[in-house]
Amino acid sequence: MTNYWLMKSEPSEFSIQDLAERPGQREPWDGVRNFQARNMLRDQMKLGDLAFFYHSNCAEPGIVGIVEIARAGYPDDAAFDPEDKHFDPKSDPAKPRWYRVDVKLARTLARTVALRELKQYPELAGMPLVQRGNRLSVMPVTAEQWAFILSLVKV
DNA sequence: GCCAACGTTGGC
DNA sequence: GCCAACGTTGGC
Repeated sequence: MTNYWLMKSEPSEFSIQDLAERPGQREPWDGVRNFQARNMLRDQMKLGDLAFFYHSNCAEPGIVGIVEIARAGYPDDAAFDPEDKHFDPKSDPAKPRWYRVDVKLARTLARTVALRELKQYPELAGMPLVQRGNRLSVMPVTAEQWAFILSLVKV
């Protein structure tokens, strides 16, 4: 069965437009350096799962598209490269500390569903995303939340 | 650019 | 193991 997720990215680093420029291609979702998010990438995300692509730290933070998990979790080797900005000397290739998945674009939403809007719906109050101070960059989305958010863009 | 919230680090 | 200092996230 398909699991649903939400994944944050700063568009100045990696945006839905970047993904759309490479149609059909798998792109690594790397640089996640938070243990809770790591555990989900490594253990729970499955090939074929779907995720909302969320733009953070930008003019209009919100959900901008849907990606499909094109490869399940595997070691994030950016952590092994001292030249890489996501280098982590504590990650050992024999026992990797950080993981990533590959994604491919499923669709770009017709409009951005802004965080400001998402916060207004009681149906979404349980999402970590809308809770104060939450910084999780990868989080699960329930089937109900998923369907509800999609219904907003089809109106 | 500001700053609140949070996670991590490291001295003790 | 405690906790202060520090760095990062991310909305605004």
